[in-house]
This record gives sequence, structure tokens and C-alpha cells, in this order.
Amino acid sequence: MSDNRTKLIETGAELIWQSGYTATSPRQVMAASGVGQGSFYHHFPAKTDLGAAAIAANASAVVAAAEATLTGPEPGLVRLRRYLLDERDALAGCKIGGLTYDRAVLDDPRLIEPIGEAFRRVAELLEPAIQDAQEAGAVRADLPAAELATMVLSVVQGGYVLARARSDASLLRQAASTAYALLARG
Amino acid sequence: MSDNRTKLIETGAELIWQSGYTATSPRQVMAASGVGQGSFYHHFPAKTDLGAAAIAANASAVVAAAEATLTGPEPGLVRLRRYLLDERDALAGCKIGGLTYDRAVLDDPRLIEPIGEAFRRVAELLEPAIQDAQEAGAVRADLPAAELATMVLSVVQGGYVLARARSDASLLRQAASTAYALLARG
DNA sequence: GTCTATAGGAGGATAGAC
DNA sequence: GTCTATCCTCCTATAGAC
Repeated sequence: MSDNRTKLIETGAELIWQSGYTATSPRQVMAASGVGQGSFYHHFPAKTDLGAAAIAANASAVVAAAEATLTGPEPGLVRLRRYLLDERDALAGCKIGGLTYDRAVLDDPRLIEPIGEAFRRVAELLEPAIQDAQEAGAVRADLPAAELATMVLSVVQGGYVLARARSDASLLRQAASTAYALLARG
Repeated sequence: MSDNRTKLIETGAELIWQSGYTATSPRQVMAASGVGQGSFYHHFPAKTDLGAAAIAANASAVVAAAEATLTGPEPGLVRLRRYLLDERDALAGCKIGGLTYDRAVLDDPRLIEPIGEAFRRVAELLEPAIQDAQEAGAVRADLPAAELATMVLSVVQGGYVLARARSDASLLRQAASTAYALLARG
């Protein structure tokens, strides 16, 4: 029951992940999805309308992945460890992180807001895990959990950047596991 | 005596920093620099030739800035602190970091290599500072300095991403200063 | 070295038929 | 809802004169 609208969003999300928003043209989305032009512009009056839907889909995927690793009955440190050491396709890049360097995305509130919101939500998932670890004495308690959460998110996002820059997926793992080691008995 | 060639590189570097490589057209560079088309294609047979020169210039600037904060007679911890807490225009973004999400850059060795190389050199500047701090007992010595350097670089790169995503420059400062706090007496 | 003219293709749509 | 035709602009050059 995947209608054309859904196909366009899914294909758009994939292409935008791979190439960015600006570099992804309506024509490419049509070709890759097999949906015609008439259908495209019927469902999405302008490119930015598809962009908003596709980016929102990618943002949801990022939050869902974080929820999967950060939620559960395990101690906070275990959840934090799972988040940081989780396997990631470093060279593929974050589904939304790179869009923060796409001018057209930055300049359109409908495109950038879902991204900021997704990062905010991931930080909010990290925070209780970190706080729990702090209360258990597993993580230094003299630093605010919210700021530690920001740092953890940054390490992962920056790890993607370094890994792609040097075409070396191990750099993300290295950054994340070092951050974990630093947190775990700092 | 800034000749047209130099003007094109400088203008190109600025525009590529602001909008990315793919989104920067030769026409824009000509308009912004006041250099004509004939001159442009005389000095740079193709867009990628200007791109290589402009990106190399931005990469050099990143390395030079790191050198300025990480080099000196001060103890390693002080130099590391200076690097992490250095004022950065978070919303403007890293001059080269965002290009790792530009397909055309990733796919052209002449464009991506200077970026990977610059990050490698910054990591190499961080390493001795960290090592010195470790020998002084100011930073945990059970983690390899090279891996800590990768983490430090990642925090800064990721801080740019988060700051831009949420249009909040303080996120980069928060991530960097938290990383410093975690390192400084972990 | 630099200028102007030209050109094929892609990008982002709009229009009207079915 | 979807199709095809058409449109104007910008992109990335190339050509030939000065």
C-alpha cells in the first residue's frame, strides 16, 4: 500500500541523506522512485515541501535509533555505553547532521527545525542515562548531565565528520569509545 | 598586488566556506570577486581547479589556527585548554568540516584529501600537548594520546554541527568546555 | 590575460489534457 | 492523481577576438 506520496518521501529521504538537500533534484527523486512529474508536483507543490517531509523522516529515524539504545531497564552507564559504542555506518554519515552545512536547509525553518528538534530529543534521552550513572557513582557528578549529553552528541557528530574526511570509519569508533572511557571512571 | 588568480581563490574560499563547494558557482565567484569569465577560465580550466585551490586555502587556515593555540612553551594542559576554549564562530561553521557532506567533494580526491590531511595535522598538534599533560599527571595516562586527540577534534567538529542545527552558538562552547573538564582531572 | 558571445544540459517549476 | 509539453533561469563551460 505504498502510495506515490510515501514512495517520494522515502526516496527523497534516502537521496537527501546521500547527497544533501540542495544537491538532490526533484527529477532525481522522480527517476529513483519511478514516480512521474505530474504526481510529484501534485503531492508536493514545491521541492521544499518534499524536503520538509523527507528531512522530518530522517530526523525521526535518528531519534528512533537513539531511543532504541538509550531506553530500557539497564543502568544508565550501560545505556550510555550502548549508545556510544553502537555500530554506525560512519562513512555514510549522519542522516541529518550534514544538512547543517547546506545553506538552503539553514535558511528554511521548515527544513532546519526538525533537525534541531531531533538533536534536542536525543540529548534529552541521553540526559537521564547520564544522570543515573552519576547517581550510581559511575560518572563524575560535578558536571551537569545536560552538558555531558551535549558533549556526547558532539563526539558522535564530529566522529562522522572526521571519518568521512579521512575515509576511515574507525575514527568515529575511536572518538566514541574514548569518550566513553573518559566518562566511565573519570 | 593581489592578482586575479589570488582574488579568485580568496573569494572562492569564502563562498565555499559559506555555502559549500557544489552550491558555489563559478559565476558567483566572478561576481563577488569582480573578476571576469575570461580571466576565471584562464587561471582555472574547470571549477574543480578553483575548488582544489580554495579548499586547500581553507584547510591551511584551519591548521594555522590550531598551530597558533597548540604551539608554545606552556604546559600541555594549558595549550589543550586554549585549543578547546578558544573563541570560535560556531554558527559560521568549520571552514572545512561541512565539506565532508558535499558529495562532489567526497568524490574528488583533489578536494577531499586536503581536508583529511588538515584534520590529521591538527590531531598531530593535539597529541604532544595531551601527552605532555599526561606526563604531568594532569590527564589520565591510561588512554592513548592519539585517541584522545581524535576525540577532542570530534567534539569541536560535532559542536559546530549541533550549534548550527539549533542555531545556538553556546552548544559548541558547552561541548568543548565539558570535554576539557572531563580531561583535566578525569 | 581578459573580454564577449554562444551553447548544451539540468534545475525548478507551470499548464492543460486525461 | 497522473501524464506530457513547455518555460525560463542558472550551471559549466568553449570559441574567437583583442
